[in-house]
Amino acid sequence: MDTPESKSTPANTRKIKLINPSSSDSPAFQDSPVFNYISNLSPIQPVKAGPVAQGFPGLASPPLVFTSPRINSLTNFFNRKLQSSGPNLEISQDHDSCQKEESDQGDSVKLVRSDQKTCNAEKLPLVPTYSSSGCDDFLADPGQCANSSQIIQSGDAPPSLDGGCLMKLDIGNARAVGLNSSTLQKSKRGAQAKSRISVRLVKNEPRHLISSSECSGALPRLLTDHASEKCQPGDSFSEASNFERGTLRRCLFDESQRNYSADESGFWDPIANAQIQESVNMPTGKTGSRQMNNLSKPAVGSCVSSITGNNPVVIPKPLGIGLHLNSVVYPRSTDSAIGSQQPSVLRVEGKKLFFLTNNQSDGKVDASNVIEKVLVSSEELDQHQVCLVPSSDNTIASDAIEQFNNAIETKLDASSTITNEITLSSDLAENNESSLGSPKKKRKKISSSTDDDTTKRCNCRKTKCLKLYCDCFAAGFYCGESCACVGCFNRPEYEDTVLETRQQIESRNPLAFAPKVMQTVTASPTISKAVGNLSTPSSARHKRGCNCKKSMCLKKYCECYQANVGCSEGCRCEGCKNIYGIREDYNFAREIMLKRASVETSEGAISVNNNFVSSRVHSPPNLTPTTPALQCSDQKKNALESRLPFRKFLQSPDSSHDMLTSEENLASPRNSQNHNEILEKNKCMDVDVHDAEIGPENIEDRLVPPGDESLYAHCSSQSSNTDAKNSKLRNISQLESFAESGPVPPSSSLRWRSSPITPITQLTGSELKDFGTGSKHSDMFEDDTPEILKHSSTPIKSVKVTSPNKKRISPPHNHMNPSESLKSSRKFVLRAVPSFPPLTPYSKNSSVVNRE
DNA sequence: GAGTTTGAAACT
DNA sequence: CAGTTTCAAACTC
Repeated sequence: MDTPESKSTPANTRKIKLINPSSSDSPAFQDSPVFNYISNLSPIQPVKAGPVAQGFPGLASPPLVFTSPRINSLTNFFNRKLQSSGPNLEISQDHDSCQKEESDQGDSVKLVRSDQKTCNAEKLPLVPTYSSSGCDDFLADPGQCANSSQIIQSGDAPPSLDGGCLMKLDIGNARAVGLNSSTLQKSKRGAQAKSRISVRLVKNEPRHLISSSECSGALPRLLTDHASEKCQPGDSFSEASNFERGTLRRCLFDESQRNYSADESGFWDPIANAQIQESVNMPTGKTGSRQMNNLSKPAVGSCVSSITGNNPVVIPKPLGIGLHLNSVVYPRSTDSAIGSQQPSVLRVEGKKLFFLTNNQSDGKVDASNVIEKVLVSSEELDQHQVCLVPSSDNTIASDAIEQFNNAIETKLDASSTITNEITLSSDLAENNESSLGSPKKKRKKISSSTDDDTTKRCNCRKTKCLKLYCDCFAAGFYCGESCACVGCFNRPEYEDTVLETRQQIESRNPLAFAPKVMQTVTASPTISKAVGNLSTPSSARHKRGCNCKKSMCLKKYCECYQANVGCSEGCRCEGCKNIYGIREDYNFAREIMLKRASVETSEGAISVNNNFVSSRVHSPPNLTPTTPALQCSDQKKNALESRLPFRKFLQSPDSSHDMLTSEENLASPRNSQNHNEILEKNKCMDVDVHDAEIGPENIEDRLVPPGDESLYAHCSSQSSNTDAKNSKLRNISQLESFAESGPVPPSSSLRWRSSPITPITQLTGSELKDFGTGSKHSDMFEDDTPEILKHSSTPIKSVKVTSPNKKRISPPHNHMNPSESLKSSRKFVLRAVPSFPPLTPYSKNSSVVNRE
């Protein structure tokens, strides 16, 4: 799609150029022989025609006549302009350079468009190929792309700036084409990493496309807007380009990226970002760590800004994409405000914390950011600093990181306190314990005295750390010194092997490296922090579900439990007692609840609830004020007793919410419709059930649903409230709305939007129906993997529904297809899923993308 | 620290 | 797709 447009655009611009001159003057006048004569005599007149020429009357005339589409001539022309340029021309050099290409083609307006196109082109190119399509958009000739980069470099802008532009261009090209790795390269590794990055970007791009597609018509606008915004004189071109390039991210990550992209000087350092991304995306943790070390100031600065910003301490709420169980990611909060300011993502792997400017987390963890685990020890924080702070390069970064860590620590401390009060989720408690010396961590500590290692510690003996058995490998990290593995190949030296193996695994299961747990929780950063420990993603669900038989999902054998998430329908566990949410048959639970309700609940109460429900149901999903915050889930611990089958039901909806992007919810009316339908269908039942079920003791658990801060507050208030009933009713109503509506987009959903990374499950009408019919389905939505699957013609949900118990997820082959992504905004979200680490990280993966 | 248990991952 | 084996973490002692 983009390619055609991009190509067409240039042509259009050309036409315009030709036309404009004539247009400027009345045809009659132009036609007049006198005019021609005059024009021949004085070059000035031609200038009139072209807006560009206007700036340079002297130069204008010839160009107008002979304007060649080619950029080079134009470029030169512009260069001259720049030199002679008046105040108007004094746009940031970067900007100029950026515009040059555009301007060459024609009007300033067109320039904006061209930017957009470039953005698109870049994105499109993502698709893989080195195709010059991206260049085409900007440049008449593919070769010119290189020129453009060069031109930019030649620009007066400081090296950083130039680099930024170049980097952008190069990166864009590299990403799209895989070209100019040298540019990006600082070292071979850097080059490889970059190439990988480019690949990843390509993978991600589909997301953008999708997202854009969501906007459908809006997409161009988005791009345009962004371009226009970034291309503003004040902005560096690089930003614009980056922004565009990152549009996907943008869509996904929102504006946050801007900040990220821009370095202190205001220029975006693509390399830094790339590195960051790499670190995030890189399946190989070590490389990532290394890259992290290499993070350039810009990236750091961005991080810092995000950190130190108005919401300095605020930890980005986990957007959603799950990481490996062992790794924790804190994506930036979805909140627009937060998100905008904190596009960066905190990623915690093992004990290390990574602060990523790029939303995309490593290939393993899609940037989208899923919190699989929350590591919360001061030690870890310290370690994080170590990891984050790359060494010497960035004092700023280090400072920022330190601040960030401190903030986190503070929050963590607070959270820990809260936790104690509330009863920390087992996870957090465990984590803390582990850090403190829980047996489990003791072991790890033993293995690795220092937490410094970003990577998890493994103890593999036979797998050479090249299988998913290896946590390090599964998490996309290289094994570290702390690892006690034998014959380990999961090391930078064997990067090729690692990549190949990874690819193989991905070929079998594209989601193999995807976060195992999708977090739907959107707890506000502050809340999440405070509650952080507590906030286990109640809404989160394990993508595959567990298969526990003996542990009753009460031990870490259970991945769900380990991830602090409740068991969902996808789980095949037996005797599930998962404190975070029991897996039960929705219908079964429902029946029970109904029975109970009939007996216990008074009609009046029910009617009240119904009112609630109806109101909620009818209210647009977006409007649903309170989605239970994940944090509330933490309270679950307190209410462990209460855990009811119910929870599952309730939670699933939450998760579904989380999965859904607010945009989708908002954007797609069908969601609301479906939601309404579902609600209507289920309303009575659900309401009754909820009412009946909601026992004072259970309320808290039910409240768990991932929600916004407000929700969280709400939950807390509720918990605190002696008037359990009222709170219960509210909660219930909310829950009902969630459960019934399923996809009801809580505020959290909005947050999710902000972070494109978070995979959003698209709910089709059928899906919604299913969801409404069965709570189990709701769980389905929650799953991380589903998103990708959703992309596929047959949504994962369906698969799960049909065979939820499947251990192995058959990856949707289609998820990568960009065209599909465009179909619906939700698809956009889904696309984000594909971005999961496993898919993108490796260049080879690009082929996978192409396959689709 | 060694041994056992457990369930995911891998294999057939 | 289901069943089995392999594996390494989690757990117990």
